[in-house]
Amino acid sequence: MSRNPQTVRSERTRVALRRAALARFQAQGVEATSAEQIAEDAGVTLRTFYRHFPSKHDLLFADYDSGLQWFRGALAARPDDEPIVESVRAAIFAFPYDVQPLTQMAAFRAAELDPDRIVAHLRQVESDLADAITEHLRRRVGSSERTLDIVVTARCIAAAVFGAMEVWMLREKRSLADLAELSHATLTALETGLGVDGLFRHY
Amino acid sequence: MSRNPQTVRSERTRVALRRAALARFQAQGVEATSAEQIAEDAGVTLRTFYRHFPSKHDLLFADYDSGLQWFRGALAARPDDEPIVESVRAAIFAFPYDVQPLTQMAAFRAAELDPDRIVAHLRQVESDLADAITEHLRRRVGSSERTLDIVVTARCIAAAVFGAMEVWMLREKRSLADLAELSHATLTALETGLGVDGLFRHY
DNA sequence: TGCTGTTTTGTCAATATTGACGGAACTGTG
DNA sequence: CACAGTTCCGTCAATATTGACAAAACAGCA
Repeated sequence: MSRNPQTVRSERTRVALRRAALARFQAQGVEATSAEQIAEDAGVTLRTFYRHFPSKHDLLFADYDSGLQWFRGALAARPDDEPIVESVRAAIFAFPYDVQPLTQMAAFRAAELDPDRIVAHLRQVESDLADAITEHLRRRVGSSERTLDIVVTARCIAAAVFGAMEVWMLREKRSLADLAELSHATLTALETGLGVDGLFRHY
Repeated sequence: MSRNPQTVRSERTRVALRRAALARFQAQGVEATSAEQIAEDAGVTLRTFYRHFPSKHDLLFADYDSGLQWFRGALAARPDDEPIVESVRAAIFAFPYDVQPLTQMAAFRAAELDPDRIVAHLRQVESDLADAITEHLRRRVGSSERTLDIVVTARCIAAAVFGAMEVWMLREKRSLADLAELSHATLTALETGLGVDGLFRHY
């Protein structure tokens, strides 16, 4: 009885599927590629395809998830006594935007994708980010449960980061440096305190 | 040329579909009901069904959307010089939980539904809420665009409300009054100022 | 009423997804 | 190697969704 058996084979087909899919996507576009083609290219059945990925489009977003993994690690590496906002900021600035396939795959095929799908996925990533922060805080304070203040704090931080992303997405010229800058600004607004001389002063 | 023609017929089938669906769902459960059955009961084709609702499950969540409509109206009715957090709080407390089919339909069939589906929808509602608040603020300040501080402010408020909901959902005993109380608390935390003597003091 | 442009449906045919069941491959052991 | 337990995969058969195209219903107008 081993806790993680046969993950070898499974992982192999997962990789095969991903590779096959990206090749097709690149060559003939996402919508023009059928799930069946991907499965065949990878040498498995259609059903097996769906055993590894919840949907055809999830293959596109798989890269985002690896980014999230990276983020969790980055957070964990920060000192425990550092203010949480500072930890998040540091992680965001250290993010390997150019290495992570995140930017590439997602961006260059984005135009072809249904905007709703993209937005929905961004929501999911934001949610996962909030979750990662929540867990990080929970671990740091040694609490066994997700308390109200931890949850809300984490969500606000995620909201700040993705609020920056929303504004960034609406711009014509978008550089990754700008995105980091915007995040920096919104996180600072949080630190400064929304109610005192921060954002809420205006509303 | 009228801006909203023939919406009469369309609305009629939409209602028929909704009615048929809810009846089936109630009687035999959501998963055991096929989209085709609903369409037939409503006297239309399967294709027409999907012209009115993006998916079978959206029929369950349609009620949530009407709740959002209500919220928008409630926000608009608040005085323009009232602090935004206060406006939101007031709207939340005034929400007709018992009247809106929100609570009923969603809650009692929730157990049968895929949790992921529910979570995804809650994310969507949170996003829509943030959007509603953003638009409200934008109108109030007369800005033509969604500025960084408006967007982030709105998102944080939504985050506070849904953070409260997350914690509420994890409890065994859940009363609507408790939910309102939790929201009240998290909104106050925002007002107090995260960075000064609010949540961030602890992290 | 008859004409015309628009909106809503029906029809047909691909795909996309998912549940159920049985066989194959893999791991740890004796 | 044979055996037992587990995990992964193939097969089959429903559904769920979506795109393309044409007919039907409806609104405004001569």
